[in-house]
Amino acid sequence: MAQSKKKAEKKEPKDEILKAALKLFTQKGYFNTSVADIRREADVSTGTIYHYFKNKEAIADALYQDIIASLNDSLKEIKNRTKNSFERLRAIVELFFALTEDASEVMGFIVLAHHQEFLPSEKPLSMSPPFLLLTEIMQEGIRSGELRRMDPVVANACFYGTLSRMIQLRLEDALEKPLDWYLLDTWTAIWKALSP
Amino acid sequence: MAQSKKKAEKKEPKDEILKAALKLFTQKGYFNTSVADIRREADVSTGTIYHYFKNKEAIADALYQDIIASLNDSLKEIKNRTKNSFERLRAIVELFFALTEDASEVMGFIVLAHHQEFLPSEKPLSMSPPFLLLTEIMQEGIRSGELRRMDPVVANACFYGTLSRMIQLRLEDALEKPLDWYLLDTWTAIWKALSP
DNA sequence: GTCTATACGCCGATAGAC
DNA sequence: GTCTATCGGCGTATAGAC
Repeated sequence: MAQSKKKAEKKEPKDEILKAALKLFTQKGYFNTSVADIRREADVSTGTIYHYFKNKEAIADALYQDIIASLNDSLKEIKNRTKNSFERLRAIVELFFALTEDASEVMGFIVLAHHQEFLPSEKPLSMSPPFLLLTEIMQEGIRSGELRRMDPVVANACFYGTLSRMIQLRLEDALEKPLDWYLLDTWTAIWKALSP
Repeated sequence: MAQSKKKAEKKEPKDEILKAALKLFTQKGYFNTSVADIRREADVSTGTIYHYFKNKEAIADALYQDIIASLNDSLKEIKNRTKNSFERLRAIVELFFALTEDASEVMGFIVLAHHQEFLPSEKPLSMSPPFLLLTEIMQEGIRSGELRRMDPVVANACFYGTLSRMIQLRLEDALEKPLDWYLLDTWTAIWKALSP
């Protein structure tokens, strides 16, 4: 969409690098991945990597910002599309489960990685825009009475904790079935915890 | 208890090393901690470290095994002391919250770290004895009808996901109050999700 | 058992040709 | 913009005296 140029046929090295890095960071972790690994996986040279990125950390940072921004867009879209907490939270569970199946590397990078260990200047994930938006959604639900009166932090932990734990188990290959097989049970548990 | 010897006055270097490593691993992460850092924090020499441990990974492994074993003992004690799922699960929440406040480094190492990244031969945490015991406790509860009929994996994710998320927020210093301030709300949410 | 000194490989990053 | 060649440094681990 944004690479336009003329014929938009050529693979952008920058994207190849990001794709390779995401795959390796999620599979082996940031510190177990060398720049040489990325170089090999992306099929570019060391020089090309350092032409597009200042250093290894900058690659991880670009990935992180991209994913956070895209997640934020999706949550905003959900918020506009739906009209109450039940629909919103349910749609978020569905989104996260679908992303885990269809873009497991993206979810692994967001849900499993400890960004603060390799992006020291980054705020915790719980302070990022999409997670603040989630908090906002839940607070609205509590105010309107659609959700139980409870501490918003606990509501958040209950929702995102359950959700991310299921995702983690799936990514660790500890589930017998794909995630959508557990969707109903997961949603029921979350909703019983949060509804009045 | 176990160092006896004669007067049990001397600090064991091995314990000092483990203590220092635990602190640093939790604070900065395994990969951001060098053996020189551990050496400095424990106030011993490089030679002493390699006298007691084969390599850096072995230090992390010793910590992991110790903590897993101790956690397993605590869960077994809880299982013996209590007589139903309500009491058991509630006691586990209290245990984890108390440990987070009183031994934050231990909990940080268990809840936050990705052991598979630096202990490649280790099974996932969800396959370790204490977590299998937790699964067993929940399955018993489901069989006896004390917990809702639901997929045990989801029950587990709901319980441990919520719990560990609260702990994570506390360790990230994202909570305004200590954990026991949230105990009632947390437990209520978990129990509503799991009870019939 | 504990220490100091040091070997050495790996990896992030740069230089500079094309 | 992309490449190859290479450097400097850090960090793990060892050697060997005491």
